[in-house]
Amino acid sequence: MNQTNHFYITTTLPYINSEPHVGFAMEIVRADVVARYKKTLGYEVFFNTGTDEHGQKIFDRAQAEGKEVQDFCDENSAKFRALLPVLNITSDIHFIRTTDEDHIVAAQALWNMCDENGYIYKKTYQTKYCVGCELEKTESELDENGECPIHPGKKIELIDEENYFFKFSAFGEKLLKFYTDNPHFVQPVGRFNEIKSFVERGLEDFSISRLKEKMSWGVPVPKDDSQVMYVWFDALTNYISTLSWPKQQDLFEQFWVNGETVQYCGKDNLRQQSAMWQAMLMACGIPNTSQIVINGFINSGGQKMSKSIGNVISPFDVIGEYSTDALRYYLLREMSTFEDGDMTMDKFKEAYNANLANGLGNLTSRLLNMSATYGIEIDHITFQPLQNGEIEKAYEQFENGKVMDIIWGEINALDKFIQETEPFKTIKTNPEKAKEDLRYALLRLSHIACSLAPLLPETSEKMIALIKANQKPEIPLFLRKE
RNA sequence: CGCGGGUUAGAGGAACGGUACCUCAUCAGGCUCAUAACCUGGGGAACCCGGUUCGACUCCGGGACCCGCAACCA
Repeated sequence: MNQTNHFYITTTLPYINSEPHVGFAMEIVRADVVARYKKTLGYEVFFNTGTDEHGQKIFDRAQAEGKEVQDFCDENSAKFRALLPVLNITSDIHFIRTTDEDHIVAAQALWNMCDENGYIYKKTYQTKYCVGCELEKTESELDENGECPIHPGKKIELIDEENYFFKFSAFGEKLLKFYTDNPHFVQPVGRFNEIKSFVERGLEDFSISRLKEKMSWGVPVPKDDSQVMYVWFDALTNYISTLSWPKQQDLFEQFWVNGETVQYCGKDNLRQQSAMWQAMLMACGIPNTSQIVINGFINSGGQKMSKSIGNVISPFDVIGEYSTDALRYYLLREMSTFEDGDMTMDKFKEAYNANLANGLGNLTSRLLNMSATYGIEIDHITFQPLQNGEIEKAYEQFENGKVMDIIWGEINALDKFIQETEPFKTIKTNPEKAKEDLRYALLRLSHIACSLAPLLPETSEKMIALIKANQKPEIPLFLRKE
């Protein structure tokens, strides 16, 4: 299938300006499933995540809290890092911070390469400045009249500023050709069409630096003390600096150049990942990413999660009330793979009770209870996952939800099998038949347990241990919540 | 005419040019191994108007409504 057995996968790096979001939890859990699955196929896997820590917002927040910026970053980065074990993310994940010394060196190296190849230049342009807020505004922060929504009626001033720009406009044709040559580059196809039409409409060069006097907390621009990097060359470079590029070449060669590379991100990152970053790589002659997977957003009660509405769901809270695997289950199966999903605690409870407590948990209890009581032998169990080509296909397309649908189909089928063969009855009339049926049912349960390993690792382990010990769970796997 | 997505039982989601599927809820029956769980069966649905077609929820055109994006929102 693949010439190499090296597989690289990364999430985007969340900006540590706010608390860890359940949307990021979804992104990293889904990437984790892919990483774990690829490992079971025998791939050497490099899994990356981390935190994006530069920029004016961080600097301002640190000042407001009366902290040294670096201390502020250390604290907040740690909050994101703390999420990883809580979500049971595979422990050999690499965690990069954009304030790491090696990363800063890498960002500057990438900048220099683009510069040497003639894709960086300096120009004066006009920024929009609201006198009322005493802040620069982006286009999207202004209302339909081009005015600041907080200070309507006040004119927006245009201020000249000289910054460095990246010649994005030089890459339109190259990107379009790349998209044509790689028809599965962006998943899902709807997002791929979106980015194609964006590039077709024509690209504008984007600014990649800021005056240091206005934004001090950033990576210094090489050979120019008056400027620091704006987000792009800083944050996006992490995808290769995490491989010790350019300091050491071995990991980079194995995984980025000769391996298969996948970047997971939310739909807000479509342009950055699939166009801007790809153009930057092209500008340096570095191979492009193999595939970009775009997740939808998680709304709550039909609205975007926001502090002002008060519908924000914290991944830490959900796990505290339920469990890691309960949250993983919901993010993987109940959230649409590529479209926006909706999450409320009511929906969560409903899905939990129906599929984890009643479905998987109850099946495990009823079957192992009989098995333990009647003393069924388990020598025939080899602990293999379900043999189903559909599962493989779904994984290849990053459709974790479909994988789970297939597994849950098997759970239903097994409940039905028990109902129809009634071993709890035949044990009295035809014990051999009952035992044979139970042996078969246990084998099927073991397939379910093994297939769950990349998705719900803890549950999978528990189930396997229980089957091996031929023991009923003392505490239900997923206690029903009222 | 900036770009894109959506509208399917009470709720949330699928699929498909030919009997519309699943989950939750609901009603009836069964079972008693299991966490009041599990199994069987029932009722209940395509935003509107045109077109193509033997046949349209599906394809095409128009309209209505909702939702994103518009260059660091996760």
